[in-house]
Amino acid sequence: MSAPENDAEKALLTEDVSHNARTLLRLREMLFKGEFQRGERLSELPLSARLGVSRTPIRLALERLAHEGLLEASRSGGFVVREFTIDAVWDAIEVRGVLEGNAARLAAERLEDDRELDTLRRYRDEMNSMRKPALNEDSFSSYLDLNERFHSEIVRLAKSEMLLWTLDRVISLPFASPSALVFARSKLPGAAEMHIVGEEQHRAIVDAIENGQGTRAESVAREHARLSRRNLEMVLTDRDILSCIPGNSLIKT
Amino acid sequence: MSAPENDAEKALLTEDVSHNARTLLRLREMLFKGEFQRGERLSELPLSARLGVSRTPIRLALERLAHEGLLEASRSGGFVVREFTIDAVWDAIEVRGVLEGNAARLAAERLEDDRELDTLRRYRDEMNSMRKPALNEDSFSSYLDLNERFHSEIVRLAKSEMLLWTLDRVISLPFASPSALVFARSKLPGAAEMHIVGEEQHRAIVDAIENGQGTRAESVAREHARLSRRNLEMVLTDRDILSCIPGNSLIKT
DNA sequence: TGATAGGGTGCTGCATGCAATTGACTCAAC
DNA sequence: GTTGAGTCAATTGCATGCAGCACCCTATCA
Repeated sequence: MSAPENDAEKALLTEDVSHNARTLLRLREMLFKGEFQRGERLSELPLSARLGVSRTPIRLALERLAHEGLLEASRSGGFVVREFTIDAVWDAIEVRGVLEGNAARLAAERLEDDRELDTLRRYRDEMNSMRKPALNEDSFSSYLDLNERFHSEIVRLAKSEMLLWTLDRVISLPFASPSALVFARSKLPGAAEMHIVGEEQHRAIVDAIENGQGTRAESVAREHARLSRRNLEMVLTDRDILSCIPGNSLIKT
Repeated sequence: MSAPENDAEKALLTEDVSHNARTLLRLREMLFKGEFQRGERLSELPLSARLGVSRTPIRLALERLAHEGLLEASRSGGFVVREFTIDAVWDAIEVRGVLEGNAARLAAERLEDDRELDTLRRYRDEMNSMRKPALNEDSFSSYLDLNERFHSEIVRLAKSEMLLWTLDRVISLPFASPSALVFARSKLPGAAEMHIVGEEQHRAIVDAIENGQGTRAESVAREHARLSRRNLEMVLTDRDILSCIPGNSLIKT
C-alpha cells in the first residue's frame, strides 16, 4: 500500500502534524532501519530525549508498535524490539499470498464493469514497458512504487473493506510487503528471469480477473507471492543482499 | 481463541492487574454489549468518571481499540464508535474462512506425528457426543467453548505464528469469531440440520488433516466458514435473533 | 429572517510529577 | 568462590495540570 506510505512521509516532513503521529512514524522508521538491536529494550526516557518529545507520545507509539507486532511487551513493563525467525518471515509472506489470492478471486467475482480494470491495466503496462531498458536506481524506485500500487489496486477491486484492513495489518510487517523482496532480488544472479516470471504473473492475474476466472486469479496470485518466498530463499545465501530487505535487522538469521 | 478470553475475564475479576489492561477489557466489553451507540463519540472525561480511572489508561485503551477496528479516529481528535455494514460482517467472515482454510491446509501439510491430532480429535468427539441430548443453556455454553477451542487448535497445528497472529486480529471483531453465529443459529428453525452439517464438516476437516489432504482440508474449512455466512443470512430475517450476535449493536441494518 | 461574527465551553494533546516496582550491584557470610 | 540479602537507581504506571483548538450557541446586523 503505497499511498499511506507517501502520506506518512509527507506528514513526517510537514511539521503541522501531532507529536503522536510523528513519533510513531519516526520510531517505526528507526526500527525498520535497524537503529535498535533485536531484543533491545526501548526505554521511554532515552527515546524522549532523543526525539525531543515527552514520554506521553513515546508511550502511545510504543504501545501501538507492540500491537502492530514490531515490539513485544516485556514481562515487567516496557517493550523490547521483537525478533523474527526466518520461518516467521516465510509464513508472513504465505499469509500475504493467501490474502492477496483471495483479493484476486474477489476482484474477478465482483467485477461489474470492465472499465474498473483501467487503472490496473495501466500499472501493468507501465511496469512492463520499464523492462526494456535496464533499470537504474531511479526507475527502479518507481518500479517498486508501481508494483505496490498494482498489488493494492487488486485489493481495492476486491471491494472488501475487511480484506483491505487485514492485509494492511499483515504488510505493516516490512518484510511481508509485496515489494520487500523485489529490491533484494535485483541484486541476485538470475534476477532478470525472476523479473520476467513476475511480470507474466501480473499479466495472468489481470487476464484472469477480466475474464471472471476467480479460481485462476487466486491461484496465480498465490503463486506470485511464492516468488517472494523463492527470492527469500536465494537471498538467504548472501548476507549483503539480505541487508537489502526492509526491516532485515529484525530478522534472526 | 478462548484461552485468552478466559484469562481476560479472570484478570477482570482479580484486581491485581494494571488499570491499563482492565480499562481496555472493560471498554471492549461495553462496546460488545452495546452500551454505546454506533457513531457515538467516546469522550475521555465521562469515561474516566464512569470507570473510576484517570484519563491516561482511557486514552491508551481508546487508541488500541481504534487500531483493533472497533473505534475510528474522529477528524478533530477523539474517537467514535465504528459502525459495520452487513457487507463488512459478511466479508469479515469470508476473511476468517480464507485464513482458517489456510490453517487447515498447513495443519495437514506440516503434520509430523499423528498424536499431534489427539487434542483436536478429543474436541471433535466431545462436541459430537453433546449432540445427542438436546443442549440446554449450560451445555450450550460449553459447546461454544469447545467450538472455539477446536478452531484455535487447527490454527495451532498450522505451526505458523504469523497466521495465528493475523487470525487473532480478525476475530477480535466479535461478529467474525467462529462461534459468533452459532448461538444465534440455535434460535433458528432448521438449527438442528445446520448443526449436523457443521459437525460433519468438523469431522471432514480432521479426516483431511490426518490423511495429509491439504487441499481438501482447506476447501472444507472455507465451506465451514460459509456456514456462518449462511447463518448470518437467515439471522437477518429476525431482529430478535440478530441481537444474539456478539457486537450486534455495531452492525448497521 | 438569515447569516456571520464573537465568545464561551468542553474537549483533546502533551508535559510532568509522584509513587511503586523491578532489576542490578555490592557487600558480607558461609 | 559462591550464594544470599539488602540497598539503590532506574523505569514504568498513572494522575493531573495547562494550553490550545474545535465546535456550538447566541446575538447582532443586513
